[in-house]
Amino acid sequence: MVKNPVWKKAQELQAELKTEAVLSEAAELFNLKGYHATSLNEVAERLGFTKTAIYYYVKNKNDLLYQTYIRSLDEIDQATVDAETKGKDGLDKLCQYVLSEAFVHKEASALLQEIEAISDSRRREEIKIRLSGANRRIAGWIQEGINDGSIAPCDPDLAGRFVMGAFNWMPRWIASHEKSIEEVTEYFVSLIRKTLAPG
Amino acid sequence: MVKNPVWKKAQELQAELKTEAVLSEAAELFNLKGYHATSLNEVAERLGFTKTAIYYYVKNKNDLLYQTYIRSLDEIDQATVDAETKGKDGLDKLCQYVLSEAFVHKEASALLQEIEAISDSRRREEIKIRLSGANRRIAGWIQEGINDGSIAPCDPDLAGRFVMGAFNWMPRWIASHEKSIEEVTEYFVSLIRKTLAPG
DNA sequence: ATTGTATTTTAATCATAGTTCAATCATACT
DNA sequence: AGTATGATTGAACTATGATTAAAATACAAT
Repeated sequence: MVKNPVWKKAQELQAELKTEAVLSEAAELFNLKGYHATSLNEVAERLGFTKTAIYYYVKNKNDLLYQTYIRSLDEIDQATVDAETKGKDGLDKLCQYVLSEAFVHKEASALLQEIEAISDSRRREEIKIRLSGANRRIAGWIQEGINDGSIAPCDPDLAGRFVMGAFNWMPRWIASHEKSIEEVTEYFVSLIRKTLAPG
Repeated sequence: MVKNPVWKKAQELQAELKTEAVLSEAAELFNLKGYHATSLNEVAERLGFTKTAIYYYVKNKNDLLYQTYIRSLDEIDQATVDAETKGKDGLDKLCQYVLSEAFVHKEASALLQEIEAISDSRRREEIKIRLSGANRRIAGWIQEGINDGSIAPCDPDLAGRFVMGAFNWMPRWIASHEKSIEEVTEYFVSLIRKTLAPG
């Protein structure tokens, strides 16, 4: 029994870090090969232990998927707050957001590509709602940019999907590309600016 | 035994059409849910028969994936030829290509997203090579556009990936969107023109 | 009507990977 | 040293879905 509260905290922290590692590793593999194509064996192997150990940190594989999505959405929310505070105008907020997101991707957060694979319908809906909220916020910044003159008049929703699509597709090819995520992200942001530039 | 050559042809045509239907249905499901998430049962059900019947038209599930990819690449090649003949300058060729591709997507061709799922390494390499050829051609048109003045100076490879990424991501959200593929495609092409516009 | 080939189905088999559970190992605490 | 709890493993179990083989059906040709 662990009674010393200091030690207890250290242990819990350790456990949290490991849970975090499991989620991160799983997210990376889910992004790369998809949920169904990645086996718990692979995830465990990367972490240096065996698949049954994963069950100590997470209920089951599907729960693992859900947790990675929750983690991503939390990070997206964080990126949103960052963008909202740092960004000067609509365009700036969008670019800030993309940069945060890219950093987040690098840290292996899930791409929310396979929401239908979540077996629990309530959880599935929860994710869908949060994700559509993110899309709405992006469109909102674009609308804001149109109003403040930093972005040319356009369809905010479609323009947002265009721009984010380019980004979301990145993990599919970046691994086998010579350029780094940072370089590509930076370049993509410059293309976004041009795509949305006014007048 | 079928001896009348007219009938024989009709039968073969029928068989080809069914094979085509199997590939098309499979491609659509692979695009929507991914290779591993789609079962042969689902594919068969949509076609109105049972999963074992599929084995009459294709060797196995993995071969089915390969065939859909081959079919897509053939369509991409076709779109390339179209673009090359119809396009006046670099930018125009790229836009023509995208429009053809979009039409192709509508007809449910595979998105070449899960090349690693092809178990035969020779076939996997074959697909990879053809796909990278497609990417090179896209970059080539952009370079051509830079040279002929229809496109602003930029990194042809990255600009191409940006633009195509936006497109490739479409099938992930278009189904639950109010706008039609045609509308969105048209709008996206206008965004491409702006993204690459010179001076 | 009968035959032969094309097509499809039913039932059985096989393979993979997720899940469970009891046993083991590590280690902080007394 | 001994013990309780946390962490991990190995082996067994299970479920799903791909694959195979034999049987059944459809239908053109004679």
